[in-house]
Amino acid sequence: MAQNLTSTMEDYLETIYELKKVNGVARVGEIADKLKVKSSTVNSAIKYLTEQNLVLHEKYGYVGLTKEGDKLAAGVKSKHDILFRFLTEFLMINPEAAEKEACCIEHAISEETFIRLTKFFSFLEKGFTDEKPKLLQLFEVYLKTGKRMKCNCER
Amino acid sequence: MAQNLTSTMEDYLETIYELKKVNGVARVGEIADKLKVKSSTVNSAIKYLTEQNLVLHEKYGYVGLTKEGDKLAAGVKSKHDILFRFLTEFLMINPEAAEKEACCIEHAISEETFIRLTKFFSFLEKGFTDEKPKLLQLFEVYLKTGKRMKCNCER
DNA sequence: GCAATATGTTAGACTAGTCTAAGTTTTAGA
DNA sequence: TCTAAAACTTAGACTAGTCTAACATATTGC
Repeated sequence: MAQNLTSTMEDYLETIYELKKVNGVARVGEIADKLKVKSSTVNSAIKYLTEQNLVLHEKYGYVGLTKEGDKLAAGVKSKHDILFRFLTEFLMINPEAAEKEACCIEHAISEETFIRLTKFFSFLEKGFTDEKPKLLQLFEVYLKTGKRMKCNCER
Repeated sequence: MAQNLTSTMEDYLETIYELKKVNGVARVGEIADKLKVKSSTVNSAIKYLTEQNLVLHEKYGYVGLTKEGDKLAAGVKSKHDILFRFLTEFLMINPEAAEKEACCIEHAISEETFIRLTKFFSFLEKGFTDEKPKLLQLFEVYLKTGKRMKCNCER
């Protein structure tokens, strides 16, 4: 049952997932507000996702996720989060811009890239002794001044 | 005249740009083959892009880019290239997968992120003394063995 | 407890991007 | 040189995702 969702549908799942995490429940109007679309649009998405057994919805009631839907949503969210970290911590993009950009890129990266990016962070974090990895400190200087500080790496 | 193109339209511009670079000219059928759509689909895209003054096209003839179209296409191509490098050189994703993925992500990254990524590469390349940056060598070991080699960085 | 308001649903229209099928123009080889 | 094949174009249909407008249900405060 390998779902092949459009990025639009992934966005709906992710939004429901987030609202449930933050508010405990998700409702049509909230989903619409978050995604900046009309409720009627949310309705047709919910209709489709319900048919795909990813979403649960009783008329005029709360919107939920099936086990499968929750799993998919969590996957998209993980991609979002690692991309946000990469953009802010690594490339030092400002958080508001990074947030928007992560929303777009999250649908475009593969499982493989997600895993590598995650591994890169764990590599960086624990492979360096400083609070903030030295590499990032040096890159920050380079971004600001254009000057590359010497870096000697030894095993 | 800040163009606000869909990623689909960016793909058409980029494809024309590439075909011109490789073959000297671009034709409807070649664009269709590259993008895996039918010629009739290419036709309607060309119609739109011509109206936007981004593409030049004489019936039954070659397809070209205006100055503006060329500039936009080159921008998309640059994003593609830096993403491909990041995916292959940095995350060590295999070239075929990286190529496909770069095609998707290229439409989602901002100018700012493109610039930062470019700067990160120039920082990496010249800030380290080895043929291949030591950082990448260490990350490669980490990916294969899960072991982090010691790295002492000094200014 | 019911009227006013907020929330949700349905129907139907529109756009972008795709296709198929039919028609037109160009090219190339006998 | 003219005809068959290849390349291109046009017309029209379809889908996903959006909207507006009208209708239905829930909630809330008097």
